[in-house]
Amino acid sequence: MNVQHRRPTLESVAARAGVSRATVSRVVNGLPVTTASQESVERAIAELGYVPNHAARTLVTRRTDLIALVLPEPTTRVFSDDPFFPGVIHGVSQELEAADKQLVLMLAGSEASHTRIERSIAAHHVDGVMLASLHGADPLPAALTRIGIPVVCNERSLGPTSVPYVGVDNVGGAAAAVRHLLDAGRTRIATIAGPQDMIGGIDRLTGYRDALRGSSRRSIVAVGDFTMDSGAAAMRQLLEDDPALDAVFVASDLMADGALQALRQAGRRVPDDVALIGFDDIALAAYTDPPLTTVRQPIVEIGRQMARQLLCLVNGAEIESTVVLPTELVIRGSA
Amino acid sequence: MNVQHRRPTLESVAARAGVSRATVSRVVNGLPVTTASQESVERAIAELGYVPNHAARTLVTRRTDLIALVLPEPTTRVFSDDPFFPGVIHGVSQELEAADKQLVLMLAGSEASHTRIERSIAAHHVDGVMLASLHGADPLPAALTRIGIPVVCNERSLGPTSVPYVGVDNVGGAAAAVRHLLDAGRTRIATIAGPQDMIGGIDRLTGYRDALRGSSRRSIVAVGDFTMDSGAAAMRQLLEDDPALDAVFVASDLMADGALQALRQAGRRVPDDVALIGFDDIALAAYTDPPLTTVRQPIVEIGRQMARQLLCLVNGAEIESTVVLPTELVIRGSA
DNA sequence: GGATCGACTAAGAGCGCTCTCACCTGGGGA
DNA sequence: TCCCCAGGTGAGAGCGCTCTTAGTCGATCC
Repeated sequence: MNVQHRRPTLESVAARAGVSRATVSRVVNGLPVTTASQESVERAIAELGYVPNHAARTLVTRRTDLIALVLPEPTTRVFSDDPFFPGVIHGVSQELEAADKQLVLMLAGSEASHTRIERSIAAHHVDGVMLASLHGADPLPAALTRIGIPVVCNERSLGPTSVPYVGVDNVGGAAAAVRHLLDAGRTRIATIAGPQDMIGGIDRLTGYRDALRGSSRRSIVAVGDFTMDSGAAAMRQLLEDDPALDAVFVASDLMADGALQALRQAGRRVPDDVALIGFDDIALAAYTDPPLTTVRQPIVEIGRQMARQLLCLVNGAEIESTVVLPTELVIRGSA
Repeated sequence: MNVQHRRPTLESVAARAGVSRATVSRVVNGLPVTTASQESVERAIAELGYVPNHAARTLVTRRTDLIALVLPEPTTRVFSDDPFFPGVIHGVSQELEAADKQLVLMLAGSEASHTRIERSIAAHHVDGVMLASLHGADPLPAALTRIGIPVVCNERSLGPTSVPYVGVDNVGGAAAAVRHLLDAGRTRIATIAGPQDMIGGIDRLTGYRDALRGSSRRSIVAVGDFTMDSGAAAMRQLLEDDPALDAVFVASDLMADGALQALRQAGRRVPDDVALIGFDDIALAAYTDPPLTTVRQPIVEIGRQMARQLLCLVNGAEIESTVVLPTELVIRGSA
């Protein structure tokens, strides 16, 4: 297919430089050689435009310098509006670039792609795997660990196997948000929770309940799936359940934006009638009307940390298998 | 590093099945063998859990089954809010999955990463490359073509080298939007153009001018960079330049959303005082207040088409080197 | 019944690299 | 002067696969 089918090889560089293959290999890999060899090899490399063949190197070293990021969500959802995944990709990409690794993106929506991913990884195709946003007790981390490949997740696994992970303080963040509402004198504080088969959904609800437990307030809960539409629907449900509510903690900014619209349609003013706090601090949060008070989680940093942890594992280093990043309440106009 | 350092090879499968390596290879690659061989090989493969080594295969076939998607934007912008890139990735990923190829994502912000990408591609690391969202006369497509690797861009190149591309009807879409404003009786129609070193920015401005040329209206132009903030700033500028304007065509939805906010702050009602039309039809467009009338471009389809074209090239097939996808005016509340 | 044909299979030569190990050569100590 | 010790080098053996070239065997044809 390629026009230039035959690229120069180590052999041809060696011939041109008048040294052996091994010496060229040493130069390429930065091992010590005499200055004379060094120079003639470098000249030959430049003249021939030599670039090492990656497959040949991989075959013997068993390193591919490829790192996979697996997003096991239905792809439509991964890439609709939610800037979570782009953010993670961004962070991951920064770290991998620094380590001179390539990023292989695997979107695993269907069963078939699950199988495909397992096969591809078993074929020694990548050196390590990051798994983001697992649902329920996904069998993938266990399967990959069994194959013997380094794995790092975002958030702890819901399954029986424990896998190193990078998480955020969901419970603490949610609790801080609810305390903020309590401190402001709100009395009927509802929540729109995230999906209960994901750590983010579960833990933020836990944080909400924890914070409420100390007070005399009862909990009012609706559940969404992190999308804007589900947030609007959940908000309408809450208004029906308890028309007198005066605050809502929403487990994601996208859902909070949906809730904001539902509140507006219902004629409630934010924050006067109902205070609203989101979670994530996506870019959109600063541009809603009113701007959204929210719990910031360091999305890009999650990606960076995952990559960093994984690179350690790939290099055979030990890591503390749990990293939990802090969350922070960002106060804007909505509460 | 790996726990299971030695995975079964073709050799061991052959030994177990009592046939030669070549026969196993045939079974693995779906070539005809006798039923007896077929069965014993398949049993051996299952028992050993054999998976072909990718590097070894690549070394001889010179195919990696890896396709790169290069996004040569500063990464911060690529992955801030703009759902264009996630959409393209989504489309690309669908097609590649169907063709059993893996996607390598390369974010090329800096000069250094440009070099890194060229090297990696020269090392026969990937079978083909998709380039999205090039700025100005980027040297990358020419460089890759010189290496002899199949390349497909989104939108035509601004440089001297012509590369196969998948574009959209920017001119037609923009013109349709402006005609819609003219038909509604708007008289002072401004535009917020995109960056003038990108096809999307250039062609949408051309479409605006084309549509206006027929009428007696003069053009009123501000330029943004496709971000929300730049849209707001450009809108303020326009209001200063011509306080009497009654319509704006904005070259991206994100900028249009920014413009919407600037108009609100300036006390103009949309669409009563000022009609507004965006471009892209991102998910957000349906949720602004009022919902945004916009020109839809099929973002996911761009990704799919790029992938499909590239796969043809990789397989040595000829393609028509230009695909232009239609755009469509979506009328909502803002105009 | 022997030659011919077709359909499979076995063996072997690489693909381009790394890595081990033996070898060389020059410098310093005895 | 001789020997020993390094650091540096070269030859060769793979890594696991594909693909070409022979070769085998059973079935068909005259």
